[in-house]
Amino acid sequence: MAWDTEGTKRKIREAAVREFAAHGPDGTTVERIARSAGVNKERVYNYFGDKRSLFSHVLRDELAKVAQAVPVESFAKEDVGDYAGRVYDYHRERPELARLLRWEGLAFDGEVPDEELRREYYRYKLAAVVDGQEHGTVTTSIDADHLIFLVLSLAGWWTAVPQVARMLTQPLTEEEEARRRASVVEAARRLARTP
Amino acid sequence: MAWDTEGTKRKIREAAVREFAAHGPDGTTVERIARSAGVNKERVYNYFGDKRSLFSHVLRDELAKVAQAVPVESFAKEDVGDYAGRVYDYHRERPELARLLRWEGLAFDGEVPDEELRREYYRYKLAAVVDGQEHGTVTTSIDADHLIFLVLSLAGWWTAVPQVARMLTQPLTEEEEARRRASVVEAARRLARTP
DNA sequence: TCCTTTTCCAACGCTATCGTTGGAAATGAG
DNA sequence: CTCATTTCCAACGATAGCGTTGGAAAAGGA
Repeated sequence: MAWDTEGTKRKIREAAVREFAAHGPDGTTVERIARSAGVNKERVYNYFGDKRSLFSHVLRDELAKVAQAVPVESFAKEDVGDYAGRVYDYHRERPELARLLRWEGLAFDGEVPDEELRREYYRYKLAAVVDGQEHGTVTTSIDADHLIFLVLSLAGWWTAVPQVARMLTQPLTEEEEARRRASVVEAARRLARTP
Repeated sequence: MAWDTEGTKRKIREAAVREFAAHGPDGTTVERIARSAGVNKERVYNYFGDKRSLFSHVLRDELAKVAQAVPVESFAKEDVGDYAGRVYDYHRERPELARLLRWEGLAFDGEVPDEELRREYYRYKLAAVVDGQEHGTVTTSIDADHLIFLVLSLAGWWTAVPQVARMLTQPLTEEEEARRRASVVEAARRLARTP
């Protein structure tokens, strides 16, 4: 079973995503990541350097995944509500990315790695909104950068403050999930609507 | 200068809010809270018990403050956009509460203290939306609980993922702050609008 | 079989933090 | 002045995590 370098690295990355998403950079221990990956702690340091580097590494991976899984071309063609629904679904299935981003926002604000790469991702989304505005399918009464940002907030807030969602809405059944998704879709449409 | 028990407690609470908001429950040390408050570490344990209790304590205080500072009665009388603007302003001036809530959401989800007290706060907001809906000033195509939740997301997301906001929008000048506020107000109006 | 690479494992030194303790100094009420 | 209370301070033992190290076991290619 040895001799599988890539497999070992992958197991470490997967475990690191789980642990970091669950406990954050401070709350996570390298020991637990290693155990959860079924490898030795020493392997982690050997392949990924220190804890902070590993965090950056897995976050970069997750950003690449979401960019591929929830693509967007132009809101002249796709409905903004549908897009918001897809984003919501993604976060529901893979809540890790959103949690990693929020840990980063709380713990590391102001020192973000891979900044240029990440701006690239956002440029695509921005371009999709601008295209919609130019074709008259998206309102111009909210600036494009803010509009896409706010649409993302509709889909992301639920997991950002789950305790608030729990106290304010229904218990989290399948029905409630469906209601939430419907609200997000409707809300996004309302944000983008043209008169 | 001694003999001022309440003053000492207050200084500890204020320092704790700063430290917890900045570094989270894990990243904060009791030693730093004490130093920042200008008192001895031993005082913290004596007055507030362990670290977790202190965290709950200051969060409860901050919740009470916001409930008083950003009151809401009925969206039959007040415009939802204006309310969202007030919430945005509050978070801009006092970002601590939002950060504490998000630390809590990430680190302590599922074990929230003072749950009943906090539900009470949300019941007021919910009632304000329902009242608006009954008076026809607020749409009924989004359920009241979700509507208020999403309005709060519009105001709160900026500080939840500040690094994303920075990469997606303009540098954070006074002008950009004003633009953001305007977008939040407009977006909230759009969410609540009746046909 | 021999040799190189990967992996495991136990233990290391180091630092940080927790929560506690015992006693001394300062303070203000009576 | 006396005395109870508040505060400071230094140090405590215990634990936990970081990042490293040296060497042994396992695996597979030549």
